[in-house]
Amino acid sequence: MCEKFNCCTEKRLRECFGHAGGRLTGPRRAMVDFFHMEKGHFTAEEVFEKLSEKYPGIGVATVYRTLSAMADFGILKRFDFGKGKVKYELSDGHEGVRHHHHLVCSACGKILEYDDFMDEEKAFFNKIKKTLSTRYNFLIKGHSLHFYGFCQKCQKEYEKAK
Amino acid sequence: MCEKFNCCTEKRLRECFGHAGGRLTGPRRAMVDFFHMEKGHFTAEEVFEKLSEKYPGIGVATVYRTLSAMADFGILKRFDFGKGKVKYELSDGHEGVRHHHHLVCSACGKILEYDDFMDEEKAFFNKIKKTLSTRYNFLIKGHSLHFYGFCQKCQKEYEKAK
DNA sequence: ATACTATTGATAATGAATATCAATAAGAGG
DNA sequence: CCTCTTATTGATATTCATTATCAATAGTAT
Repeated sequence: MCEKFNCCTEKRLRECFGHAGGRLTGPRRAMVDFFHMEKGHFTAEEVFEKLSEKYPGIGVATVYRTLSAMADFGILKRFDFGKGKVKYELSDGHEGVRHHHHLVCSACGKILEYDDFMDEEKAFFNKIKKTLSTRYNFLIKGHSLHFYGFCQKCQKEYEKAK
Repeated sequence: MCEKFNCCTEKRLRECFGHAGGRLTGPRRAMVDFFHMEKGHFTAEEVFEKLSEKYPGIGVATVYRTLSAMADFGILKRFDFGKGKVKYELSDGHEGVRHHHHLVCSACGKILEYDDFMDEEKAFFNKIKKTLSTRYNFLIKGHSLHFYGFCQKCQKEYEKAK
């Protein structure tokens, strides 16, 4: 249960789901657990399939709904790499999750994480954010950065195709 | 016609569409023209609607196909801001198009462009790219950066909702 | 334990994007 | 300029991720 990780206390979860009488149900606890156990990024479909083993009978609709709620509240981060399916992952600040960015393979869809330059990136983005906020009158809540190209496996095929 | 802009010569277009007997057709010319006249980012649906006025009878399928081809070849840039619809815009290097990034409003979907820090950003990204390429054995072809949050109009409603 | 009602899960519906295919038109060769 | 080959078009059907519907179920306040 999430209480084991002191990043998501029951209190925090009730806050997430509980605006105006929300309930901390079995499926919701299972979803939270899932993302704390399995590290990485998953599509709704993947969550549904993997979770079905541990929590048989859960419905797709519930998975989609809960993912949305968790992402809206900030427990999950939503990614869209342009492959038609949205991916979710535990957001920064959770136990064992460091701020990171992604390398996305345009051929096979594989996603690598990196956090090599996070200090520099943070400094860089913070500076930019501050200026853009005032200059464009835009309240910045976050950013999304990823590099796309070809992973090791797909590079040869790309060279051939070209 | 695109010949007017010396960024997209007929030769270049034939190269784009013409791998192995490709043809430079009316609809394709119309699509290229469209993106050179109308600056900005458009969904396939928007291109279809706006283009239908100037080029009646064009089909949705053709629009989708041509957008894909142009993006694959590099004339267009593909964006996915996670609103379920893909957007396209003329890529850098075309007449009047400077490298830029985007501010995306999570509420109304409005997109602002900025190119305030491009020199710094370029330097920063080039440095990162170089290191990541070798360290992760990843052939980097490009990057995507955008900031999301709330535009001026939507900020008040956001404050209320919170 | 009881009652109230938010949530669930099965299923239908939506909507963007893709596949199908007969009709059309680009462009090579005569 | 005309003919022929075939890539492309556009109408339409189809796919597939995500959302809406709604009766049944299960939190939780009393």
